[in-house]
Amino acid sequence: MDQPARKVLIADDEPDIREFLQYNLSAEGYEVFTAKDGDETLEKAKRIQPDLIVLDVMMPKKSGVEVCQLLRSQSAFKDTIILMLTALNDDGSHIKGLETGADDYIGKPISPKVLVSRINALFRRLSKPKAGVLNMDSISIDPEQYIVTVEGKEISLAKKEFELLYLLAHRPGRVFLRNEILNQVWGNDVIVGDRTIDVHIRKIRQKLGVDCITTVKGVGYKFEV
Amino acid sequence: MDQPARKVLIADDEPDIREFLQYNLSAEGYEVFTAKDGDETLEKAKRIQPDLIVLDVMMPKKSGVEVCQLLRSQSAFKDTIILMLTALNDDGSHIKGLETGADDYIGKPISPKVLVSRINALFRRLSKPKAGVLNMDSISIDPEQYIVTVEGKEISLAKKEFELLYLLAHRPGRVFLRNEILNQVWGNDVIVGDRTIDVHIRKIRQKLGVDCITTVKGVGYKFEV
DNA sequence: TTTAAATATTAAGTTATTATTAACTCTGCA
DNA sequence: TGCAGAGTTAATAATAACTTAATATTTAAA
Repeated sequence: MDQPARKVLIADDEPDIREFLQYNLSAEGYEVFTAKDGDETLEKAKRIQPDLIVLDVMMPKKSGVEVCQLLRSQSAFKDTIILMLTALNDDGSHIKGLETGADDYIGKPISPKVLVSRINALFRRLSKPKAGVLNMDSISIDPEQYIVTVEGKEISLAKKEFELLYLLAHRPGRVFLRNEILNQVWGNDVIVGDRTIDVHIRKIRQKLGVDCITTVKGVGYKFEV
Repeated sequence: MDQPARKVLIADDEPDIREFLQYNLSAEGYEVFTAKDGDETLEKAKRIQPDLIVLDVMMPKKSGVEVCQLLRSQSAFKDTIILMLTALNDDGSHIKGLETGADDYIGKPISPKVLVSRINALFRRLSKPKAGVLNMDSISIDPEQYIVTVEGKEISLAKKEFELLYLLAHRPGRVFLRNEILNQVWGNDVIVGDRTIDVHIRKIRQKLGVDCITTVKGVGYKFEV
């Protein structure tokens, strides 16, 4: 289940802090980049498209608040997570930071463990699930390799079976109408009998051995963990 | 288009703090509810289905951490925003709180302005407007998933039952004539006996366990919360 | 209060939809 | 060529959803 590592850009003018944060975040498995002033931050943010930016408020060239505002005004950074970091721990700047569009605001000094834990929490809630490997309790689905793993056991599905399962599983809980399934898996123009879907569903259920596909009679099917 | 106010549940055992937070959050336009211990929090959370819970860690009955864990283990609270509030401002509990599934963690004392501003930030990023989902007090109806949730419990309705409920519920208070219901749910041309509607209404009432459909004799039915 | 109409309730009957199974076609490959 | 697996179809079984009908209860008007 190897996702590409999440990219974090650290923007701070103090080399010590950059190094310190870089060390701790790398150890957590993030891919870390650094910038030492506002302009460099903007430039690198554009190039790297980080998932999260740790932004010091007090920086040369452009302040963290300015950088934050500029980033938020561009649609490409609409979903980039921004964590403000600052020695200015008074309420005024705290509020201003958050209102500029930052997602979190932490005063220095802060323990690396707390920082990492806050970053993890931010990712847990904010990051969009990337297309790719789906990971549910006990089931994972890898579209690259056409491999499904149930409780550690690898199970091989045929192409159509896999596509059908992936369609359902990429939005757990959502009911897919038979028509939707036909369009997505078979294509708009292909005409197949109605029972074809059922047969595939059955094979999937049989092979997985776990009951994760629910029939919604008269409507369609949905995937549930 | 007026969204219903966002619901915030404040859980703290100190009356002063409850009142203080209630005042400040109400002033911001939130609809505020309070609970004074862990059990009450769970009970009210189920009933009210708040968008955000401010959770004190140190509470009688059940601690904030316990409550957070219990809530997160239920799918109905998967998207509820949880903000932990505590006097325990050491790093250990900070980390533990976040790892339990809280979305933010703030140490007391904290200025009301900062709290409000953090809550606004959380809403800005975390609240996802779901298309089509109807959310009433304690009842939510999700046409995408064909799922009805009553006080946290998922209830499965059959197709016609769901469509009928959705029809009534999407305009709470409005009376639907039997004819309208037949046309909308069954279609203009279908002919079914008059009692068919009654039977479906009954099943819905039975399954939901809550009396939210009112009979208007000689006219039709309406949905009320 | 009585009465008639409307709705609620229940269980049984009917239909529609899905599950299952097996046979058949097609394709690629040894 | 013939095998093996994928994909489809078709026939039958099973099941859940829906409808009906019979009876009971409620409601509002007389």
